[in-house]
Amino acid sequence: MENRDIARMFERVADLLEIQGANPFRIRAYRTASLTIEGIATPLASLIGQDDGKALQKLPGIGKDLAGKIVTIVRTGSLPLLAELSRHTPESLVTLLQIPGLGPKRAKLVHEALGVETIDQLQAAAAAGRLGRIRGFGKATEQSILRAIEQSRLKQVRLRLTEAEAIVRPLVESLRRVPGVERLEIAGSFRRRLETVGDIDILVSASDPAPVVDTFTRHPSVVTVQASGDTKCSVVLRRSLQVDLRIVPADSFGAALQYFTGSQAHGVAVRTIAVKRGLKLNEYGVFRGDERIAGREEEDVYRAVDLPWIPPELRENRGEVEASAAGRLPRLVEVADIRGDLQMHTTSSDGRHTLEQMAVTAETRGYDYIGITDHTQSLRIAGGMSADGFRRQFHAIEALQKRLETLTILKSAEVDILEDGSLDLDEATLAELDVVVIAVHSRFQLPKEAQTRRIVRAMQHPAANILAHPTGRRLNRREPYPVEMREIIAAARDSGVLLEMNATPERLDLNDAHAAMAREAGVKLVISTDAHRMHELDWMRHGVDQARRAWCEPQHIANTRPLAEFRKLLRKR
DNA sequence: GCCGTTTTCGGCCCGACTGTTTTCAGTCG
Repeated sequence: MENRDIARMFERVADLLEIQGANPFRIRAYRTASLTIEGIATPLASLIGQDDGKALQKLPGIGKDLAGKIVTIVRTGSLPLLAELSRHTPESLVTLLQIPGLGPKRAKLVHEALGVETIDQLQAAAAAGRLGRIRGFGKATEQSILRAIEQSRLKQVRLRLTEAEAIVRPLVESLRRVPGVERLEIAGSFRRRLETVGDIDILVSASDPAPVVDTFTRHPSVVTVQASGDTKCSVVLRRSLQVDLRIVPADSFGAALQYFTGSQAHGVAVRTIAVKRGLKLNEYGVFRGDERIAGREEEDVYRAVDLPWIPPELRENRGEVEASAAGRLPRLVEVADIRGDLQMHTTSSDGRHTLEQMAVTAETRGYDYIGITDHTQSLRIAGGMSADGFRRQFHAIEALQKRLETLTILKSAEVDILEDGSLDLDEATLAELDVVVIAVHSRFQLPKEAQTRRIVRAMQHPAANILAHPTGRRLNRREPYPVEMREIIAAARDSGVLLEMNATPERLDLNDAHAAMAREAGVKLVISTDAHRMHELDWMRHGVDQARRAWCEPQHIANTRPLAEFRKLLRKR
């Protein structure tokens, strides 16, 4: 039973309670607890000792009752309350809540009035005109629910950050050019640099809102307009990406930015502090009575509640508010701290650009060192090289090195981890490499124990230096292979192998939670782009984003070190 | 259901838009 499973059960309880019209604060308690649990890297099961979950009560939003329920879930795998609730409300009703515009009250209403339990039944009822006859519903509501159902059937999963960025860019550029637009920021999970985003929140301050709304709702990239008011509009772009626009006065821009950047849990935590200080915090500012005491800049808003400004990447209510209050926020790693890139490919295997092209691009970026990590022979589909191929590459590197001014090229390879955990390169060639990167590229479906054993064994090879993309996931394409991350991290700590944070936008592997676990265990991380083209060296910032979400400082990231120090972080062999 | 340098009871973050209604409930973020 993983934390995510427990969090989902609480979320389900909250949904069912909401449909049943329970006390809203009780519902919120379950939702808050669910968010808390989701954000904790340590498995809750490991926090339960002999004390029946007393340790759990130290977590924010977890009291005696919920601690007890967590213990029950961990011990039995189920929650009696859930079964009890679903006796009164079919669990399938919860799926209706996924339809935008249909909340718990209406879900309950359509169930009671028409016996509707599923989205299919809801669609049929709406199409037949039965929905509009329910008291409180009307033709317009019926039509909008019908549209929402059709939309939701098209809707994919959350888009990767870079996909959403590309889709929304033309719209954002048009908005910036509207006369009277003073400031514009994308807030929400985009600003917090989550790996995927559900929608985009654009915040604008403008002397005259009307032309901003006009440009927004009439932009050629807009597929449908969902809502359009004086200060708030909502549209849908391709791939069902919803974009919300808020227009606020310049005096409120900072407060609005704080408000709409979220996360919700972070916002609640900060507003609760404001309330305790006798202040009110909303998207228009910080107020003492009717007097606005802050609002123009985000820094002012935090200062008004006695907190140093908190970087957006930390705003998940995972302890950042407490850290800020105590003056102990981390100095997060930045792209400018990165001195080298330890994974990239060339035309020698599956890269699209030559060794020289990659090296020159890296030198232009100001890096001190790079590792060239072409694939080894078992990865035929990626043009993996034999030992002879690597020898030829070594000569090419030595020749090129003489012509470079500041960049050092490290001889490296992305050595395939074979099914039994051995490495796909002979010992002599391994010994000639400056850095040995190891990675799994096959047999993803091995059982968790076998997969973990395989990787740990490879890490124990004395030549291994860096474990690349440790879970093998590709966002929205391939689930991570089953692997016990705690054992991988323990093996890294024991062996001195560095763990990679792969910065490829569809990988981001390790993710933020795993990276935080590694950091807490004292394991050093490496952020690498895994570039296959020159411009993909720019992906470094996506890896840095995730490292920042994991509270990483430069000291936690090995490739922030100058080359000599970086070499010292590599294990002796 | 959680929480506590005003409290172990009585609070709990806040506002915009839509549709249906006639003063507001529902939903969303």
